[in-house]
Amino acid sequence: MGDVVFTDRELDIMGVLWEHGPSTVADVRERLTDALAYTTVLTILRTLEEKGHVDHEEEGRAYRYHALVERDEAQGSALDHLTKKLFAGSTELLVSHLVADRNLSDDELERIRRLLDERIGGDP
Amino acid sequence: MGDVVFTDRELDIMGVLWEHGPSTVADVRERLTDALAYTTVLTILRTLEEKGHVDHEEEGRAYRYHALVERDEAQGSALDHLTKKLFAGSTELLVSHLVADRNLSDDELERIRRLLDERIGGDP
DNA sequence: GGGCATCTACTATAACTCTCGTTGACGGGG
DNA sequence: CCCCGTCAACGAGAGTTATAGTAGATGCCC
Repeated sequence: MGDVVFTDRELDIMGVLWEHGPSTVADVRERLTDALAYTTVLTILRTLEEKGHVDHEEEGRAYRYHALVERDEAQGSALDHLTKKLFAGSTELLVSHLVADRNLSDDELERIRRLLDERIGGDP
Repeated sequence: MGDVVFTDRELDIMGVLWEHGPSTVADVRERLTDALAYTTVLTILRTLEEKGHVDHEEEGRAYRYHALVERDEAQGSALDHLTKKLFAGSTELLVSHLVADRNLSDDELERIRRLLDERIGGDP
């Protein structure tokens, strides 16, 4: 549990798969904000596949890749890692940093507080 | 602003400097949980120095290294990066994930809510 | 003062990341 | 039927990370 690790580039590509669903190499390439060569995208997808994070099916001559790891899992894993490495394992410290040092809008703060309220009231 | 990037190993070592203050190589090495060779620790410290994240003064025959980057800055930078790469730039989504998917104790949730209350009441 | 311990500097190497070119297959258009 | 565009496979090279050995300086103990 908890070590689904992606490099930055891999995250760019996983991002496309998460957002747009199963995609061919060309699909992914078009969606990326950075202009990468076709073969670069393909290579990264193959690496991801080797690591077991995506899979593919053939579709005509092309491959259609899909994520095997949910975005949610990646988020949790990354937060875990960050919390351990930089916040002494304390989620509270992390959130504290967020609300203190970041200029969140009042709206955002309000919405976050509402989330908390629901959670606290929710399941005792 | 916002790209103070550390590798995992570098973070281990910065962690020691942040927690215990200026330290010699041997100091750092002793504090690390993973057993690394003396020269390994030294090499990483030199890398960090090259990147401008630490500095040193001579102390007798040894060097005493100290952080040039505050933990706070590293935290902010890492959170920035994570938010952009995995949470569509939304701090709210990040916090939402934290309070939803993580089993925080009621106490923790309460304390976090109190933080929010202070913040919201604080500077309109 | 000779040797041991400790310290930094230098070098090395394996693994991984990132990027892309080349190659060979293959199918569709003219 | 032949060429062109598209596709995956393979290879490769530059850069980074992680780890550590060796070498050479230096100070301390006896």
